[in-house]
Amino acid sequence: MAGIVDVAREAGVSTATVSRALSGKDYISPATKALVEEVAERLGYVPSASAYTLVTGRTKNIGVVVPYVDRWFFSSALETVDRELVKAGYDVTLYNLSSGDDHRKSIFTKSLPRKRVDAVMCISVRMSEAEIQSLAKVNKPIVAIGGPIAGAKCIKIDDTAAGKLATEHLIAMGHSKIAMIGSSEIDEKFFDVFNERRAGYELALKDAGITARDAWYKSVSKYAISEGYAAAKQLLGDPHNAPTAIFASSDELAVGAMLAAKDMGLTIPNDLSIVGVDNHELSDFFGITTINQNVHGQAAQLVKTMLQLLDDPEHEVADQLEWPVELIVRSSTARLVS
Amino acid sequence: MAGIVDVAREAGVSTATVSRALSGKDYISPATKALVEEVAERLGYVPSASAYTLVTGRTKNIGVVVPYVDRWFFSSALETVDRELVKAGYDVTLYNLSSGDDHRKSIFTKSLPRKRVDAVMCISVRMSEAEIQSLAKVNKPIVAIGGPIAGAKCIKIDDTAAGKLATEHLIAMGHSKIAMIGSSEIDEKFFDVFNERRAGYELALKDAGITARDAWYKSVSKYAISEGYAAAKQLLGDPHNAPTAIFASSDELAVGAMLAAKDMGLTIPNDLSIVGVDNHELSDFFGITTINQNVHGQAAQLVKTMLQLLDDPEHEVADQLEWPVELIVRSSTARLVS
DNA sequence: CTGTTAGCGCCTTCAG
DNA sequence: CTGAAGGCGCTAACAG
Repeated sequence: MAGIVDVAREAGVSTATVSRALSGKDYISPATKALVEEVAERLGYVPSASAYTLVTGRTKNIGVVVPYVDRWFFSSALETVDRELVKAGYDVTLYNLSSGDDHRKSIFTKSLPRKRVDAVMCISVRMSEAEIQSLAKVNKPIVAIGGPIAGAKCIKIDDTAAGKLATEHLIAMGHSKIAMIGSSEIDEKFFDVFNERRAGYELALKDAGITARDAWYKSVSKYAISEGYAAAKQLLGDPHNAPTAIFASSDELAVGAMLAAKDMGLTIPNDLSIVGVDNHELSDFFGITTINQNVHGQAAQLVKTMLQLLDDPEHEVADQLEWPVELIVRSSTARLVS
Repeated sequence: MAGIVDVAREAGVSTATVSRALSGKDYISPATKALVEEVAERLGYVPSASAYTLVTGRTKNIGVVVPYVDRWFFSSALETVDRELVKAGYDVTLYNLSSGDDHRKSIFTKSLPRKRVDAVMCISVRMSEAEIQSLAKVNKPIVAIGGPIAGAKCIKIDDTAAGKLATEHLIAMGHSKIAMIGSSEIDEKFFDVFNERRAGYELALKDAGITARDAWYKSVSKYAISEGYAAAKQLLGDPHNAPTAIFASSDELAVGAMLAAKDMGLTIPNDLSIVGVDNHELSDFFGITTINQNVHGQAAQLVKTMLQLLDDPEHEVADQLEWPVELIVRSSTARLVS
């Protein structure tokens, strides 16, 4: 591999000139610039990232931390984050926490502080105090989606408001027997949005003067169609407490609930209304009314914020930006006919 | 951030000793080793990746190229690849090709050759001659899943065999009117496995003396439930050519087909048998008979191969490893009753 | 506008 | 077993 000295020699100039010609900054005569570029091209010269980093302190690389990559929320966010970062000239190195706790630790204490990244993005990662400390010591900008982290700029939706909005929609449609399916998964990896959504659900019921019943609440172990299916069957089969509407805390659960209802001979939305959260592509296909949280929008905003911080570390950015949610009404909800 | 000199000074030794103590190699007295380790720990010393790379030439980082990250196959593979690589002490930097062609070009000509990675893994990425050339110039090991790349070690399933096996299963169950849904998506980003699967399908029909009909073949634009649904409706509604069985070239398509059949009043598997490919988690839930391609197994093997190559570049590895597929029979296929 | 000169932080011979 | 010295490839002053 040709180095900068090879280019310099071949072009008959100094390495400093080569550096200037190729970086674009600093004054340089158009002629030599063109010459250097031609030679560099011909020799297939590519600057060494490590040498560049060593001297400038900048890596042009962003560390992105995710709890998993093969789950909808995270892969969706990652897709956008990566795309936007690449456009801005950054590489992204991925730190996936699903490898286990010991590796998790080394990610925070070794990998991230290794001066391999200019900033760190956390996609809905719940971190311990110690981990936040480790990160802070790196002294690099930190931005996050999904939950507040001390010392980081964060973007998140108001999950309480989301749960409330979904439930209010159901109430406005005349429903009063409204169940909720949520995941109380004990997962230390990521922020559990569930409790907030449930709080919103209960708030809406309370505002409407409806007394929540324990039997209306089903907890599942993960956000999967199969789980929503099983939970809905339980809910709908209950002879005393069967609901006329279900609020599922994710669209995947909602799809499962819809399938369960159909298998039980119920028609949607006549016999049962369902609303989910996410605006997952599946909810469009299945016609599920949902709360759109626009992951791609959040992710794009996250990158934007990070770029601002990188550009000007003193830039004023709110510690927490609340991303708006909206209700998307489709064919899974309808007025209750009694 | 403490550097190696800080540790050396604090421990009262030379930087060379610190380096030796921490790297573990070379002779060093247990006492000084312990001392250095204690000091390093106390000072929160973390070696700079770029300095390390600059002098050793090694990065402890692997470049992983994917066409998309938010699609099942790729996110599944990425999850395993990352997990295994982290276990082996490597970071992963992600090169997502979905950012557009100009960025794609710079990934191959700039990012990858920048000496930021020790090796490159391509997850089902179709590359042009020029791109392969760029990569080859990096002179680093290249391993791939999904399709042959000159100069790279590759793992792939035999897609023709997969299509044949699926179809043969249907034939063995007594079916002769067998349709196929596949994606002929023109996507330059990744290897199109579809044509091979179709070839296998046709081969099986031919072997059984069945003449394929054009009307049995439906092409869709992408691997999505919605597409499988639409295609199956067309197939099943055809008054002259309605099949009794469908081979879908992915499980997502198969799920769509199943849903379409149900909506049309058909019961699975009595009125229609369906087989997919992937062993996607959905196929388990929906009880779809499928061809398991074991993405996680392929990905793990890929990492293993790469590690061998990194360990010993002369290591003998076949240019192409054929990953076995197996038929998983579930409840979406049954003997044809006539 | 361009060349010279120092390092960036670390590993690695080579001496001791 | 340990220290001194050189250099990995590049950029950023500082001179010219």
